[in-house]
Amino acid sequence: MSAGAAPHRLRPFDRGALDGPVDEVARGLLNSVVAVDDGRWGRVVEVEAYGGADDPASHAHRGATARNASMFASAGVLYVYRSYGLHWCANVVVGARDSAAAVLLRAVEPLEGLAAMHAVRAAVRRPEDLANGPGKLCSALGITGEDDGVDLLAAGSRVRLCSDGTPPPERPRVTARVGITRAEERPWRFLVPDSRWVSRGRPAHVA
DNA sequence: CTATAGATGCCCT
DNA sequence: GGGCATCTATAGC
Repeated sequence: MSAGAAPHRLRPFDRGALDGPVDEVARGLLNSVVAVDDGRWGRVVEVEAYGGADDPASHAHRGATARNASMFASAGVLYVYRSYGLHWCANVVVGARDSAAAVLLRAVEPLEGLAAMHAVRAAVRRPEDLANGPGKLCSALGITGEDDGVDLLAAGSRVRLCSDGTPPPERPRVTARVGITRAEERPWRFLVPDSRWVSRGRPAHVA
């Protein structure tokens, strides 16, 4: 397939569906499609909601910094940050400008460009392990800090948020968020039920 | 299969 | 200096 043009089966994600309470928007992002301009796409099967100042687990909880600046942009912007000094993680900014809410993309089911994904993740054998975690997702799709701040709904963007017509699941699986130590009680992780492309979730050492 | 250590950059106290 | 919205290799069962 040719690089550059959006595949005609995909249409831009509805910008209006990015407005509203961040947990509800997050549910609606399940089964959407993330498409990179070089032919790599994947279906979103796992997300987490992060609020703004009101969410102690959010990067925006203590206000704007150089790292989280794009969280304060308008809905549809991509927020990419470096995690643990090593990995990139990608979020869709949602809600009103300056509300600083975002939805972390935690796992995708690879749909196109599998060869390129395997090439960049050479140690991976099973395709299920290509993008079943937020850092792996960015690695597989080639999303980096260079993509921070782009408009995911603009036709010319290198990374785009699309729909192929698949609706979100009516009853997503809901759990607590992974890898946080504050506001752990919020049930803000959402998964496509029975998908085998999701992350392994919370580490086993919960104590 | 589970458990653990270590890599590493940026923001906070 | 400590704490992370993580992942991988390695060791053990």
